[in-house]
Amino acid sequence: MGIHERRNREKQLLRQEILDAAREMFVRDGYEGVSMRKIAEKIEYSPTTIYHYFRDKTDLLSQIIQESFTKLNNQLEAVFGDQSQCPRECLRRGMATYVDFALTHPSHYYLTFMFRQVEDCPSPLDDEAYCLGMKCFDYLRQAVKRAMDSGEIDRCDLETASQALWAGLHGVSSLLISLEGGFPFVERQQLINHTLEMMLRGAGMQPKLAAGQEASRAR
Amino acid sequence: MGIHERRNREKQLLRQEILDAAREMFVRDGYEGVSMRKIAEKIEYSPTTIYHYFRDKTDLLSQIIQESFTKLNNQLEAVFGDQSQCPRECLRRGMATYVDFALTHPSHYYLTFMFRQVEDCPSPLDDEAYCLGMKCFDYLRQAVKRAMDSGEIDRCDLETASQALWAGLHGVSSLLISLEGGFPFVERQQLINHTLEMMLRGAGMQPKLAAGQEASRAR
DNA sequence: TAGGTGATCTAACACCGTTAAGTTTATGCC
DNA sequence: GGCATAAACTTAACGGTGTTAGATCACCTA
Repeated sequence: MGIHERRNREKQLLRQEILDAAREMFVRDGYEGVSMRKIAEKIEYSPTTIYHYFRDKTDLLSQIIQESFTKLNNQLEAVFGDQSQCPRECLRRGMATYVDFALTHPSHYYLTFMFRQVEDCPSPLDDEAYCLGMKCFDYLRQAVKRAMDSGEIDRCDLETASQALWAGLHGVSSLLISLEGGFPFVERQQLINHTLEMMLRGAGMQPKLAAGQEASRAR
Repeated sequence: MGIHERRNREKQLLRQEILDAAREMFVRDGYEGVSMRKIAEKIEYSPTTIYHYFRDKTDLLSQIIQESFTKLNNQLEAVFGDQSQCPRECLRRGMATYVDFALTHPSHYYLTFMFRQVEDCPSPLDDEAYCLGMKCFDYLRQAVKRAMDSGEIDRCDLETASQALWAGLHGVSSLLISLEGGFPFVERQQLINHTLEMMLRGAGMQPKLAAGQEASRAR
């Protein structure tokens, strides 16, 4: 009875082929710049076939977003998971990794984080993608918590502090992605480094100073 | 010879009517959600007529972006221009005004700052819009400069510092706009305040402390 | 080999941005 | 007033879009 299995395998293979084509095209031409017909042409099937594997175009996008989250997740896990560094350095590296991911995969980042969901609620994020996104954020939250616990960062509301840091990361990433070439930015890495350093200092972290040295600072 | 003038006036009126309809619809339904045919239906003209007043759909968008920049410009001018406050407070208020503008007109902000220009370079910003945008940024830059000059902020590269602050402002604004409802953010104003305060502190500004008190801090 | 089943395709629907060509409308001139 | 002219506006079309109902084809089961 291996026939069904082979059929399933083949079906899965075509599904993957569609996904691969769609990913490449979305990344190159943007969501609106890609049509179902063009995807179909690329994989040499009729457009209708795609609809037997994916609900609609947004479903296709949703799967790709999910892949992006998975990739980001893996990178963050590797960096935030390595706690051989002090909490500040760990946090800094994780933040840098986030921005680097965004700028290395600008189209993926755009589709995942900068694509507006208008109207009622046709969010392209299904439950699974949402969970993956939360997992990514949790890496950041845990790193902030460790830094707080070690006294390397001002103790305040963990959630607010983490979200504020994320906002900064997203800001520098998305600005560079959406306005690249349209605004005279300073050298990219300099802007990123400055932004990260500014935020870390603002959160209460002084680089290369003993923790106690600044203990008496205002809130 | 008042006939030509009346004609021009009437033509200008229709142009404005198109612009008003387009603005309202873009803001409500997003750029891709609005068609030239729907705009035409709303103003009770044929779709072709619009093309006698605007080059194409992106031209329509470009005009609306320009309007947004003008509005933002006016608000920033009012706040950054009022130098009765200390430079730190002035900067803080200006930054808060930026975020407030973004969240009060989220669709305008989206169209202006978060709309990706894919492919070669079909940027919807013409020269005029670009100048207005630069003028907005210059308000921030000047405020940062005053804070540096007064010693209320660490002296470092002005351009980098200003762009890093902008990145943060854009980050918290765009995150709240694009993921509103899709992520469990803490209370909005708290997140904004925390982000601004974090950045200002990170830039070297200590609230309610004399300037000299922190002069020996590491860069 | 006949029948059934699932995968795939054809053709269509109702949209889209845009434009060439035609029509209407208002003007200026005799 | 009558008419040429120019501007304003519309019709109709082109080639594209996402999506779907129904026909067709290939293969497996009996």
